[in-house]
Amino acid sequence: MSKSKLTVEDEAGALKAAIAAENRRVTSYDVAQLAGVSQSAVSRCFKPGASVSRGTYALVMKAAALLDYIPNAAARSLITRRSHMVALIITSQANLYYPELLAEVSQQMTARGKRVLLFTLQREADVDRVLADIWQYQVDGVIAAARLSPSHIAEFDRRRMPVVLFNRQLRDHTVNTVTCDHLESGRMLASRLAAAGHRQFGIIAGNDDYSVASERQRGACERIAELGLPAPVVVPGAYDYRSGALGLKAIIAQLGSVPDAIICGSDVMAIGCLDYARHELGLDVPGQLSVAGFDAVEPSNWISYNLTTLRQPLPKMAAAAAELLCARIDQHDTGTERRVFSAQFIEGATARLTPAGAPAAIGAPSLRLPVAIM
Amino acid sequence: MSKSKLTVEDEAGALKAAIAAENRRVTSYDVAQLAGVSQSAVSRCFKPGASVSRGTYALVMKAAALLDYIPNAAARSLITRRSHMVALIITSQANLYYPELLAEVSQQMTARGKRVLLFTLQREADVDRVLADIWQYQVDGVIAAARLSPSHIAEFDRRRMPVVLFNRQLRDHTVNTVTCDHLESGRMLASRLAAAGHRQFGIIAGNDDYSVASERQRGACERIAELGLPAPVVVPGAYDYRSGALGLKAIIAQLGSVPDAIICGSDVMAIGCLDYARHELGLDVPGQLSVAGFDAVEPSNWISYNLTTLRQPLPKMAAAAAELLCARIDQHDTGTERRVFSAQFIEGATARLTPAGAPAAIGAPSLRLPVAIM
DNA sequence: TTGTATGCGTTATCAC
DNA sequence: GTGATAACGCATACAA
Repeated sequence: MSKSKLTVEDEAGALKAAIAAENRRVTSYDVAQLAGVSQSAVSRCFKPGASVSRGTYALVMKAAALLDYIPNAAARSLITRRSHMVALIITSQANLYYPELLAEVSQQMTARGKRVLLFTLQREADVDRVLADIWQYQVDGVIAAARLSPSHIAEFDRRRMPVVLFNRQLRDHTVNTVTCDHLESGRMLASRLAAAGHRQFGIIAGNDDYSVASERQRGACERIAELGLPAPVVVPGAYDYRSGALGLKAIIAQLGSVPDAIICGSDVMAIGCLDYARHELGLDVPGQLSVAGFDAVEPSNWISYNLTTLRQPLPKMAAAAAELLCARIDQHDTGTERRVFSAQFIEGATARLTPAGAPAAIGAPSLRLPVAIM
Repeated sequence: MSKSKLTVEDEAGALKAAIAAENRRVTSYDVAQLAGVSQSAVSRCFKPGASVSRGTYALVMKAAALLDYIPNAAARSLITRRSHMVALIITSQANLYYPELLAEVSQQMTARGKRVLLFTLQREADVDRVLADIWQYQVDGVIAAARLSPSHIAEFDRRRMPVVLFNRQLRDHTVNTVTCDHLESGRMLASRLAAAGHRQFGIIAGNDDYSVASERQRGACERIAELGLPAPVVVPGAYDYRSGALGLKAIIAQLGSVPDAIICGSDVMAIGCLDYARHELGLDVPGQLSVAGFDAVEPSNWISYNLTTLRQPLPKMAAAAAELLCARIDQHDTGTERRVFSAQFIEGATARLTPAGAPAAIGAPSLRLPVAIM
């Protein structure tokens, strides 16, 4: 080691100390100085596909490593007008019942080089407050799993902010949407149950906050009417466990008897309904009552429940949302598109069913499992 | 309406058109021009507590509204060196099992004027990849619900990045942490079960990814040893439903008989264990076997389970994490602190228990519920 | 390939 | 209270 010649490591140490003394961050200028090149050369080294010689690249990267230099995304976004951040608006409730959605979206965005800025809503009405924040933060786009009003959509348009609605519809507006066909799901479930001989339905719907459950209810009611079956008893719910129990109680009170089948707007309500039927009312499910839900949440698959339900292809839907959004952001694709997925029927064991495709058995005596094997 | 005099609205329209034509954003200069003041005046109007006269304030705000002006957070953070963003690192699995955590943290941070930039990990090892992103994005601080190595912590220190560990410990390092006393929880559970006469324990632990479950296991084992009871059979698990069933099977195989009680590292495993015990093995729980978990997740409270478990005060813990982090960010509080919360015992109905505080009944015949009422 | 000069949109400093 | 001017840290057009 010669004393007269400073190594680059020594220089780096001195520079770092100076920077720390000035209480500022390491910038591309510092790296440039240490590497003996210009600031723009440093900038180019951190831009994939820029034209830099191997020599300078090596020099710059060594200097950057010695200084712990990381480019500042805020400064970069100021000039490139891309923050590589995407806002995700989701209700606390939705995250509670579909926690996998968040992870899926996050993974999908990460895979596309974007980060997720999270906005959770206690109530759907809080959306106004978060929008102001979103504009400030210069996100490149928004995935909204919350109800947006037409005026919100207009504001997105006005600010040229790409947006994808997730499981929310907005009639008469051209917005990118990713949904599951909830109307079809409701119809499918009603069809399968009717085919197995169920005649009198009860429906535990949702409240107005969440259009998904009302779509499902509408589909089921439509199909039931088409089949000429008695009008179902419909009661509202709040998507939670308790609503399932209260809903069943209300339906029985209103009907004066136990219906053949209960269709619940969500699995958690179905599970609440199921537990109440079995453990409080002592009903044999599916012997005396069929119960079905939607979503195939994790507990629906547990041995105690083994719920008859329909699964939304959430991973596919999250991927589609990410894809649509990134197409608008990166390729400036201005066309709007609606991607509609179909739910998958999960037979489970809480509803009496005839095999799919079997001749309809409306009015025929339904299959009863022998009590012995229950 | 006079033709000769342009209203401010007309001017605003023309200005907006010009801006759109140049394909640039509305800036504080545009607002200044429209309001007839300087750009600095506009800036001050958007800074709470700055000295601006009522007149200019009104002028500026009107112009800003007409132009849909919103300050650019990226530019602001460049000079203030505050992004008002906080990174939250969480494993997909943790979000799956404790979805409320995310909403709590998000709400707490929002209440403190900060946004959450989300980083989900498929595996704990992915933490290296996200850290590089975090440095780029100039977040003000980090809440990490993932395992950080000592070298990670060193890097946080080096970059002077405030960090709070959530439910993770790091021995011999001075970091802000918020945890639940999992060791104590494990001890408490073992004590209560032992007091009710359970002698032979099985433990379904976790894998090394998640220190929480091993702490719980250690606490339980410690206490069991202290009480002079037979050594428990410990098998690993992966925190999921299936692990509960497989764990019970393995424990019975290893022991050659059914133990008195199973302690599971998480509720989901406890539920898996419970379902397997009741529905596959036909065991009477808690008559023949007691099962207990940790966390008091939502399904643990459902009628079908009514699990004996311990609840972490997640809302309090999230608030504490937010508070600690914001203290370091906003008040430059450099002291490190460990906030340790106690879990709350939930009696449930899957374990035979004597009332808390009753004399220990080790070795005494345990209470058995008559089979008739099961 | 490399360096120079400029601008992104804001806040901060300082005269006035 | 108000306005000029200088940063903040980077990317990019352009000249070399």
